[in-house]
Amino acid sequence: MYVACERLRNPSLIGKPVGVQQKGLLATASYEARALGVDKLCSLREAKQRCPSLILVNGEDLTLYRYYSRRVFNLVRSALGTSPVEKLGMDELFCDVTDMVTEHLAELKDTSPHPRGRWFSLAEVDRTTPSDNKGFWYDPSSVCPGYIIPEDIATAAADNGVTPSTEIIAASHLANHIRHLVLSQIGLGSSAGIAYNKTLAKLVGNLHKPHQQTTLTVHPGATDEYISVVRELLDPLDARKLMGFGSKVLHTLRDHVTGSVRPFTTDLAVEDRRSDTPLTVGFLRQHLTKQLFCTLLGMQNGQKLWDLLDGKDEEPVKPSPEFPLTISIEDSFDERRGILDWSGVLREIEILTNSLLRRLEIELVDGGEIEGVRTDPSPSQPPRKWQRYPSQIRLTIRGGHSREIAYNANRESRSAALPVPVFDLDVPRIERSQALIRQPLSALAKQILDKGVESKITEKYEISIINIAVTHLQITPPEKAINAYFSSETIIGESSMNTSHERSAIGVAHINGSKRARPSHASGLDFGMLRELPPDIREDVLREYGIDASELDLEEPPNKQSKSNSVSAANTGPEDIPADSPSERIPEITWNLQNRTPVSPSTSDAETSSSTEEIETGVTECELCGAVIFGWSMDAHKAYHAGS
DNA sequence: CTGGGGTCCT
DNA sequence: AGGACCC
Repeated sequence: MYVACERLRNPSLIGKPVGVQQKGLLATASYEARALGVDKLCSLREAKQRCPSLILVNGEDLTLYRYYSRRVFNLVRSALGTSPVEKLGMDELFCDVTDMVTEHLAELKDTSPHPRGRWFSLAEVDRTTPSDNKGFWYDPSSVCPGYIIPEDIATAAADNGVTPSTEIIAASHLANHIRHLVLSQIGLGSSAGIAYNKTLAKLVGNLHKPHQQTTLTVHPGATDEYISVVRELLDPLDARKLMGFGSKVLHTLRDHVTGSVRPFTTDLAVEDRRSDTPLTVGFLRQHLTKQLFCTLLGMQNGQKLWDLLDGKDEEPVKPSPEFPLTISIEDSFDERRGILDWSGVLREIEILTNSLLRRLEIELVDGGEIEGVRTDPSPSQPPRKWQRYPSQIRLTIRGGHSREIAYNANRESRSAALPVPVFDLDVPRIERSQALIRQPLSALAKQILDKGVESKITEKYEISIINIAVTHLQITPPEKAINAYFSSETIIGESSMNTSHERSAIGVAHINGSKRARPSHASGLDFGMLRELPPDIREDVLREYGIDASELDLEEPPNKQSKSNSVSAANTGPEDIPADSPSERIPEITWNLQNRTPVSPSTSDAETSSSTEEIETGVTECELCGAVIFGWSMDAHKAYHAGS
């Protein structure tokens, strides 16, 4: 999916071996790359070794993928009406289409044959009148689009005793239509699995991968036939293919099998355990018991996992909410980047916090909408309004880079209430980030680090991951009102963020305490700060004060500041303007929905283009604020961020 | 040179 | 707060 998204942004990547890189890992690879021997999730070094022609795209910023993920989610949800749609990660959806299929089949009885085939209505009302944008035609004689399990059902349905479920056949046509919809409307291909429960649907969907769909046609109502078909399908598979059989469960089972079963049997399958062969579903079902599962894996979980071995899965499709429950952002550090002193820790936390706040504005603030995807509003739109208010903030730090550390071990987290002033969009994002560091993030970091997650090396902390999350997203605003930044109150000095005055504290700190503060306008506006505002916010502010932007000299000062004047150097780039950050150009991609050709500022090759640009112009982007800065002034720019 | 995210359960 | 699972 990542590669597909990158290809929409840069069509020259189509047809080539492309890998998406996240730090030293190849997060995913195009099918062309896989054909050349590149595995997903292999190290970058290995990938380049195996496939020197591999084109790498950096995928550490997930903005583009989130954008398409949400578009697909919204499109499918809107096509399926009231049917539950559940997101799993960025690129998978579960859809419970039971109701739609049932209603469709009920209608068929009063429908006479039609030359165009059969009409499947997606409309909530008036399901019998064909209308091309509320349903689709399909050919009922094709049985099922794509692959079918059991394989011989299409040719031998009459005499092999296996009868395809009519519901499943209809669902298969529906899935095919949805896939066409996603392809034609958004430009993303997809695979699908159609079955009677989530586990089996997911499983068969993975059998035929690029752009195919696979249907398990048997109905659990036909018990004997269902059991035999499902067992034939599942038994040879690695149990890890079943949702819920993760690494811990399999390790527990393997320990038990090798420890207690091996001595008592010469079973070949058991010998296989010793040589690291996957535990198969059939082996577990035949040699272990439900009781044992419950003992080893817990009552509830053991029962559920045991049932999965027979393809039994009652888990409902849980509709994913419009807004996620948590939003987090993280960065990882290798041994070179990850040895930090206290101020280094704070610097990294500030970078992450600023990115997080930017994300919150993109994802939680109501602006214009493009196909249901929230975007930053245009300046002429009404004031931006938060759609969700996170109430907690959590800092997680993983220390150490030593090889022995288990996958997720050595992580510690602390959380605190999220101060209300963070929602004040009139305050520059960087100010709100810094306020969050002062309270409560630096205290949380101290709690974690002082406890010793780090291996202290001469006042340095060894850190491999920092994650900052906001949680408990609520629909109702926090109790305390959010006043405008440009309040007529004048409060000077430190103030707690927990009183009703505190939101002023951020603004006051800026007006009175910032090195950047310039002489104020009679209206109380600070033009130094005004220049740093995103254009849309700036427009709002000016309108609020009845000032015509043309009266103001908001042009950037000459880009030649010394370090001692780093403040102005910080203004050389449009630090808070999302559109200048390559990762946030998404809303600018325009679509020709007729022929699905993305129109975007693409060059012949994304990778060479970006690196070439950097070499030729000497321009880099500030990690913290997105400002585009000449290399020679980056030090001054960073000093600006570092300064309080 | 082993991402950057998420959900649910305990 | 941590740990399992998922992508």
